Amino acid sequence: MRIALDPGPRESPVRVRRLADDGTPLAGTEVLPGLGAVADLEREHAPRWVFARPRSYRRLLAAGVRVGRAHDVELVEGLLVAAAGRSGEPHGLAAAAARLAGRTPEPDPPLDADGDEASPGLFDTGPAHDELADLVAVHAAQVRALTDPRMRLLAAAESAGALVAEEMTAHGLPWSAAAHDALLTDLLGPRPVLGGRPPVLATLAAEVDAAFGRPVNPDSPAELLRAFARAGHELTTTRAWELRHVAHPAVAPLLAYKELARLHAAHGWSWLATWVRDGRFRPEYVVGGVVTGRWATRGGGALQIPRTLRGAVRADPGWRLVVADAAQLEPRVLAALSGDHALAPDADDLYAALAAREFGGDRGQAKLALLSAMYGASAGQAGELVARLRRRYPAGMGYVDGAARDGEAGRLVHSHLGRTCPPARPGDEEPGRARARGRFTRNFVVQATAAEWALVLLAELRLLLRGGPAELVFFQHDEVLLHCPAEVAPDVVDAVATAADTARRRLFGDTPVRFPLTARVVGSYDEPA
DNA sequence: TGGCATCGCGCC
DNA sequence: AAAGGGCGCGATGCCA
Repeated sequence: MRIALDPGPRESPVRVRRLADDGTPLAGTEVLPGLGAVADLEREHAPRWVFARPRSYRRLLAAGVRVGRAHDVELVEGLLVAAAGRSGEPHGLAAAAARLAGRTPEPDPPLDADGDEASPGLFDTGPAHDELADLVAVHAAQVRALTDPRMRLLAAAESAGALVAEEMTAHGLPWSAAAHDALLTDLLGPRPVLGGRPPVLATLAAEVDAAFGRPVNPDSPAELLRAFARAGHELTTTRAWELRHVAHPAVAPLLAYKELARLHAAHGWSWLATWVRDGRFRPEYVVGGVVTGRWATRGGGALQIPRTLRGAVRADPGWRLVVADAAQLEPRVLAALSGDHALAPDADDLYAALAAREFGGDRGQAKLALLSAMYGASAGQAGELVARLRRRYPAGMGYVDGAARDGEAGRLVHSHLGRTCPPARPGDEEPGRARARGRFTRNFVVQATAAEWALVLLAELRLLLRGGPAELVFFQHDEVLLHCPAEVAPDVVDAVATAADTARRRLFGDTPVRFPLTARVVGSYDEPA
């Protein structure tokens, strides 16, 4: 059974409608006496809940109500719109309902800071819109459209992702403000009382000034270029990798400044004050926020936490973190996708195994070669390495080369489960733009399939851990963090391995390609195994 | 003052 | 001239 649920605005009654699996209503609208009734329905029927959008689950979670399965109409509409070659067009519930009724969809309403639709009904003079009716109708149309089993799996995984994301935000990532502050103080000096530069940054900036013999704002690329030009160094950018090769006394303090200034600006004390409350960092995840199906986040830069700050991620007393990450996920995905199984030898370190075979044991070369093949590098050393791979692994390389050709020709490409890339835009046939689109579609097929492997893994893991004390607390493309009482950590490690294998099987059936997930049980994120 | 593009760099 | 994919975010610099 399925149950469509409209949580409505805060404090309003929750309305539901029971549906058959094909979306046909089984009964009329029910107004539930409270959220406890949702929990009763979950216990009694374990339905697939039909939500309008990821945000719908938040009110249930706030009341302590968890559900097992969902169908997220907005996320599924995004998949279907993209599959129709209309990626990026409106795919909210209102837009989907309009499309279904043969009307032109309006742009999706902007969301306010809480993720609610901003000013709902502000311009609506008629009676309150019946969102539940739209939900039921659009869901039924989506079920009819989801004829392909892979797309059905993708729709379920994407929807499960929305549940995971809300639960992660509700739990939060355990974060020690004291450890974070200590790290900052260690690297930057004491926190400046009135804002401004911390002592270490002020010192480095002064050294840069002294080296140039005049004040230069180290945060201004334009000023730096002028200052270096005056000193006889004509640079085109002030990127760290370029500065490193410049022989000038300002370079050393400037590089040190850049690194620490970034830490201060992006993840310094003001970040700490804004994003960490009660020992938890609560980023807002945006499921499907990236065209490839990767998640994005809104605020807090959760997917860019610098490695230097990982020591601030600490389990509660008596609890542990289980850190699980997939080793070399994308090349393995390419091997499974293309059927070129020689690309993924049965080894924990794929790069090392390939290096031994093809690159005289040079692991760095093997890694660069594979990444370059998936990103579309063609120049210099990377190009030569890719050429070597192309001769030895024609099927695997042919797969990404084919995706690149499709993209260059303006065609659509798809992930393994059927996520579709955005269409070419006017002007993409111009040679430079066409090659850029080729690099994008080349990477899309791999990155998007890797993202759905990770999504299925998350969904499986969530179901395996359901009802237990372990919580999923962080997810970053190919890495998952769980927070659990120390005594259940071994069970969580087992669940992670099981979920990874299930994800492999559900995507690729009996492929011999392995997707090893290394899990370590630690007190803090920066601890080695 | 606020919007916007660009740069640069953090993560994968 | 050649050019490696996807993001979020903050600072700068320009504009209205």
